[in-house]
Amino acid sequence: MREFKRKSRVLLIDDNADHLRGVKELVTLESSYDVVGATTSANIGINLAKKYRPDIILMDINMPEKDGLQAIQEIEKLDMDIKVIALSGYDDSDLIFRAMKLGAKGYILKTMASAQLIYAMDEVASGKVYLPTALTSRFFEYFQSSFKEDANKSAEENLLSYLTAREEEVLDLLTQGNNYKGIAGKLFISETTVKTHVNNIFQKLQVNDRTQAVLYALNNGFANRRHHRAAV
Amino acid sequence: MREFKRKSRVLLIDDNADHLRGVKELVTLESSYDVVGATTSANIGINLAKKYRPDIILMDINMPEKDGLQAIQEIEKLDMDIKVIALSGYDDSDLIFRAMKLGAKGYILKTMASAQLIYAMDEVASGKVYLPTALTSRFFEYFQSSFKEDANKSAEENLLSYLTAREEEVLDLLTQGNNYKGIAGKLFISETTVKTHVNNIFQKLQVNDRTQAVLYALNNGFANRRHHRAAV
DNA sequence: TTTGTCTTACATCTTTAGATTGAGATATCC
DNA sequence: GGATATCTCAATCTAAAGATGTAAGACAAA
Repeated sequence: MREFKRKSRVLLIDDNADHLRGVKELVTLESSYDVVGATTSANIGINLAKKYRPDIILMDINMPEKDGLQAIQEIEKLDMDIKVIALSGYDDSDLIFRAMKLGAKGYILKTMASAQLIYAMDEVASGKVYLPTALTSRFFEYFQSSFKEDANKSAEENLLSYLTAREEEVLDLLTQGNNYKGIAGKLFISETTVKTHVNNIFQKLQVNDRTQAVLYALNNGFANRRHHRAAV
Repeated sequence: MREFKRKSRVLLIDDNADHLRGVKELVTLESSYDVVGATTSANIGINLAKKYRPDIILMDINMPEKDGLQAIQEIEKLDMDIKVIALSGYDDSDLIFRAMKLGAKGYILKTMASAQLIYAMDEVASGKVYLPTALTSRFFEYFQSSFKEDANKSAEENLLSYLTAREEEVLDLLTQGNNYKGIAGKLFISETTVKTHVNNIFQKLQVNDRTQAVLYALNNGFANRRHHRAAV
């Protein structure tokens, strides 16, 4: 089965020449991967990526010359469907979070067994995202803590909870940049009625104008309270 | 080893009585878990949680009466260190994302093997976050796509890049809810000058009023561009 | 039935916001 | 030196937003 599959083209970027050599040997031994480039420079790596269009990049993100995270971002911007796997010596949750946020498809510790690196590459090559279990936990630790403030605000202190259903609808339209006329048209009510609702919203949210109301809504999880939306 | 460990107390919430019974039997068979409660009502479940302080809650999030996600949020608000594992029939990435965002420590599909449920409980009981590999991929799919717009927008299409330094300062103050007078006072310039800047901002961002300008700024990574901030 | 909340609506008035035009002072680039 | 861009300020005008008070109909709960 695997023989019929096209080999995945891999580019290696690691400022540590020794480690770079080691990984290169390791990957070269795998029949399903071709190493199309290996460099100790992030900048050169980005250029090689443009030139050779690899399927996967193994990127050390702890480099002095150029921040590896920045390199990931630049590669993602190319929009060439290159899957970046971050290599790092640290299991720092902030680093993991930022790498994944920038679009990395995997994050592997240098101390991990080489078999795990290959496994990660297999997973990523097949279109999945791969994080070792331990790092997934780390990631969520950070991810959830960054939302905790929002979620933990009790109903009493979240002024949004005082809004009526209709007021929420109006506020929702406000957070989409509508003026009175636009809201009136969308809700099929008169403009003066909208003014009434908006004024009530101001009172309840303790703000002075629509911009502040919108900001309050966005900063206090209004999107979650209502239907869907990206909300990140 | 496992004998010496205190049993984990588990609360089950699932509006489907049959499934609830099945899970209860399954968990009861495990020597390391005690089922301290089982109910088909989310509201009753929340009260049971307050009363019995379980270590883990298995929560069905597809319930008609009360939204399971909302229930998770309420339990998290209790701040009682209860680990919630979401049970769902769907591997919808939006659902997974929202559940994890609200603080769920795991997400299991009802169709998954019972062994996997127990494994997830073991992991979560030991303080980890557990997501089956397939769902982790789903999660990151959603997670990364929600950041893609921000990161991938090239400078040319991001209208924010056309703003001058001063205009960015003004916009920054706009995104804090200031009116003309407030901005003028903070920048030590006249109100009319602020009006000029604001009007130029409107032109460049192609919007009609300050609320739309603020929304454009927030939706296009303006915070990142300036001083960082949580940004999640 | 009464009480209360919500939704709708209008009038009136004051204050901001926004559009437009013009212009002087600096700094930079070529 | 001249073109260009930025930052500053002003006057003027129109449109929109916001504050305040009043009130009627619907509906649910007490």
